[in-house]
Amino acid sequence: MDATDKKLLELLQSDTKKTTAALAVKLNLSVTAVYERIKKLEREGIIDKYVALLNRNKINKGFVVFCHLKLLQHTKEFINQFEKEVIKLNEVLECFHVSGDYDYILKVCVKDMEEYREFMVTKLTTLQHIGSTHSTFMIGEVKNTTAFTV
Amino acid sequence: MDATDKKLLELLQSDTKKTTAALAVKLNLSVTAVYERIKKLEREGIIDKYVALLNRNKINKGFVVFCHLKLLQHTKEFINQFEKEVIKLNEVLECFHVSGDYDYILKVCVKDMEEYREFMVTKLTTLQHIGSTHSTFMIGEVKNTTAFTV
DNA sequence: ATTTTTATAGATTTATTTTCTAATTATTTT
DNA sequence: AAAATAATTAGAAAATAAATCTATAAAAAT
Repeated sequence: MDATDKKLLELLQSDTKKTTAALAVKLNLSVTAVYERIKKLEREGIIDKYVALLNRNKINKGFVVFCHLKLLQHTKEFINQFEKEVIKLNEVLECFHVSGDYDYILKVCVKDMEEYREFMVTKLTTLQHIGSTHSTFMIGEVKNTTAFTV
Repeated sequence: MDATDKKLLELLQSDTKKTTAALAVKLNLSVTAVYERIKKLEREGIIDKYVALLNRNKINKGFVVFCHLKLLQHTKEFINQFEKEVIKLNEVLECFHVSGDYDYILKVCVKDMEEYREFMVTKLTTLQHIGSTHSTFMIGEVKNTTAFTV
């Protein structure tokens, strides 16, 4: 992974619709060289996937909540059961097992508070083994990128 | 936005390298119909961008921290200054202004604890107007997707 | 009912990706 | 250091896909 690969990854992380020819110009390489580098990064698993990112606000998912929660117990069974269930919830885009006062941080995206309430009551709190929850509401987005500086 | 559009968005959110012809088969439509639907979703801003997602662990960014922090004051000047600065930090992939005990939640991605310490000491805590911080460490990834269920 | 707009299909053109061959550069082995 | 091997690069050709065009069908507005 040299400087050219890093630059290439930067470009691909910001826009995958650029043609290989356009990338080649920016990287001062031939089309084939760029093509082979991309294929290598894909083979190595450094590039995981190519996806479309949607505008949250245009699809009624502009209400973002960080939901912190504790399990009742930390047995392997409780953890496995909870994690298996939480994955299925469409409103939960991210769920991380974390250190600290709470066991998990969830990023929940819904339309509004009304829908969040509905989610809490009919989905989240019906999961087994949940102790307490604490909701932190997003009031503004300062930075939100999927692009690492490699 | 009908059921076909929703299905189309699902497909594009999971993989943008599928050809229009392949999408057309899955959606029972002609290539042109799919093509025009995609262009419309782009025009409307529902599709924001097309990006490559990298594997954190393969690029030394596997150490993820949720950093909660408070400002000393909540004047417009302090907020603007802080937000302007935090955006520039490469280790910070996300920064949300939030309700609750803390003002901001940052998602920080680095190589290891050593590098996180370095980030805290030389970057984060040198920002103006920062009161207190609280770090929550990711110990496991249960779910992490960019794809909304439309 | 008629016009207008919108969505779709198939065919054609244009552009891009992928493959192939050869040459160059870098790395390893002797 | 020289030779051998492997990896990277370039340009051309082939294969594939995207974009455009024309025509038709469906839906919405007048």
